[in-house]
Amino acid sequence: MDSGVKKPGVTSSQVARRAGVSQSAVSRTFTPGASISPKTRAKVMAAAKELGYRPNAIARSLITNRSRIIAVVMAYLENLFYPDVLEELGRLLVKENYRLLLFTGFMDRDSDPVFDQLMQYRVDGIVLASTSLSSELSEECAAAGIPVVLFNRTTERDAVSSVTTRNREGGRRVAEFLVAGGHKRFGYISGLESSSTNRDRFAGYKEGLAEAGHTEIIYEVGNYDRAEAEAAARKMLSKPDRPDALFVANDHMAVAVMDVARHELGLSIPEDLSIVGYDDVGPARWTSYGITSMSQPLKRMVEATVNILMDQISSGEIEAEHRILNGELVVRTSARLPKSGVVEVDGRRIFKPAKG
Amino acid sequence: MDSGVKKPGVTSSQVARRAGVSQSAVSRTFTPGASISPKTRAKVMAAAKELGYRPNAIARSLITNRSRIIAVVMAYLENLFYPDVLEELGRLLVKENYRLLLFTGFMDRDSDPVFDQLMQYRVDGIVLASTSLSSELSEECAAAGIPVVLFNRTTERDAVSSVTTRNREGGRRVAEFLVAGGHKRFGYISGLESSSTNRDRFAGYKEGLAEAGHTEIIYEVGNYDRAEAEAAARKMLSKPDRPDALFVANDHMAVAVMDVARHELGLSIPEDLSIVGYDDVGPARWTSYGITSMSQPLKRMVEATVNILMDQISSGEIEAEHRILNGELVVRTSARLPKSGVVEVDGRRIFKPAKG
DNA sequence: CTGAAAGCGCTTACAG
DNA sequence: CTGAAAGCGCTTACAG
Repeated sequence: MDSGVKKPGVTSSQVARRAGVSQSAVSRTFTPGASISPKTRAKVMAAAKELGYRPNAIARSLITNRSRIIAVVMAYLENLFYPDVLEELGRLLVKENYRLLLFTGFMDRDSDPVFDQLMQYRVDGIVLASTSLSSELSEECAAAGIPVVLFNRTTERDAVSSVTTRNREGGRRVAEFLVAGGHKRFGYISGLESSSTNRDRFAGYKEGLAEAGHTEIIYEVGNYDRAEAEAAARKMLSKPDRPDALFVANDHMAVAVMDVARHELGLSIPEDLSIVGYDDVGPARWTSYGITSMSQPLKRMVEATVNILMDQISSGEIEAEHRILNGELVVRTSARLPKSGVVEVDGRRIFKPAKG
Repeated sequence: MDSGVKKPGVTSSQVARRAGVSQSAVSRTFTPGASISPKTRAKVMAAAKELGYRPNAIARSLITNRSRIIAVVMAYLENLFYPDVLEELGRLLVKENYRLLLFTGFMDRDSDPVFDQLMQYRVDGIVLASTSLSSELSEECAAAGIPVVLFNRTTERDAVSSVTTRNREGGRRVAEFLVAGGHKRFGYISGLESSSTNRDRFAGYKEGLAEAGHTEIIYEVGNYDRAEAEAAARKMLSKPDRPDALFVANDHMAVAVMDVARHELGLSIPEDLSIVGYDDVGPARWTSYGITSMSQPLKRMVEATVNILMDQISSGEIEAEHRILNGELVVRTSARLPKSGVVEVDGRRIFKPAKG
């Protein structure tokens, strides 16, 4: 093996020479839909194969002004929901012949360096799935004329597209479920208070409880973070007047809360405490947890995201589109069951209260 | 908000005109180390700011023949170990001023389309963290003169660089630990049998057991997959002659095995069955599992990976380098403790047998 | 330190 | 259908 510098790379001109045709002919051979005779194409293909030619996507991008790269901004991947999203995004984008440039592992504070790089690589579109820098970054990108989709979040000004689920209805559904289960004292462990998902989930929960006459909510902040959720759980659940029903703003935190409740505080779930989470992510399904959780239809969310992006890229029209999908309350073992309303659909148990 | 096509983008020539200098001067201003007077630089910077100029990385790549893009191939992200790796890779690569192009969500079979795209984008380096297509893909890339690092795996022919931990010693350590714990019947749930990690872990385990006089190992295949691991556990643990000590080839499977053992089969851990895993990944630390596990030093592994890549890119020398790091057996609650050898280091309990 | 010029590897009117 | 030519937005010898 001779160690080598990065090999020069075969160019279309070299292939052209070998095939005895013009460089344009080579280019056309590799451009779907371009006008080229079968005979010429065959000659080019043969030469290309011999030389191991592959069109240089960088050069192509420069001239077409399309990088065929979608940037995905996802600050942290600890919550398994996001790796799942990433995997599905990878799957769908490759089908559309797009590449995925990932921005992760940075502090959620500094949006400027990220933005700079997005711009430098002239990405064709952006998926923003990072909680806190959404607003600033999305406005900048939108202003630059690049399609942006906020994934699982929205901003106040709805000038930028988003894909979400009905978080408010979800929160309300959780309230109905817990009320139907006969609980008396209600708690909430919040996600990042500035995030739209948390705001909406809490608002719906509050509304739902209020309609049933429950106006007091025992409240702690978990910031969508494991350690903070544990601390919140310790604080809330070690008091004598702890709740008997607890809505945790996502499953990632709910797992931590359950561990604290059971193993540190010796509470039985759901006998002493009912817990409901959000997302229906992997660990929620593990039998150690069996979290009753509002699901978010991940595949359909990713599909909608890619569709919006592709539409905007091909039309050149950047008109904000908001896709709002429905979730379901998947019933498992972490919360007491209500007398009615739990139905079996496709082998899963769902809470569907009779319409009032 | 006027919906617009992707805005044309400001070019260096426009900035030059605005600043009253040559296009070369603009280029030099944005090339670290280029010869440019403070005065000219200031004029350029002012004009650039006014116009919102950012160098076009695509054009730069074309001429420098460096894309500053590292491809990361990671077929699936279900095992949290990999998202953790991804996050750390993102962190370190951005520090080196490299971007991360992610290939994920594809079937592990088809390596050709992936390879094609790697080549088309002229990536400067590749991190291969996908189990099954490692060998073919890595050889092709190496042949093309692109630095490749196999992450957490090796191939027979060691022409391509790799970063691993001492899996064999790890397997042996697990054996020593379980033997020291006084267990009598030993089981193994394997990962992908064709993978180097699995082969080495099993070989070490077998050796370690054999040295203590235990030559029989109850064996099932889990293929590093949750569902398959569950099935393997059901089969192995429902028999009357089930093991009392079980080494599961990674934590991702160990979690599933523990759930089956406890909740389906009613076994107590570690009273009825000791379980040891590998990786020391997130869920291993959750109190519901508390898995005793061989750790892999993720941060140092990623650091080594990036170092190898950067070295090879800057030197132009692609000489295979194999970095092999040490892990530790982190002791938690999923396995019976031996009488001696467990020590406390930095607040963690580690198994360090006295040297024989 | 500076500018004019060549050239990276393509796509795409344009003329035939 | 085909080829010659222009040009995408940069970097980098080269000459001054």
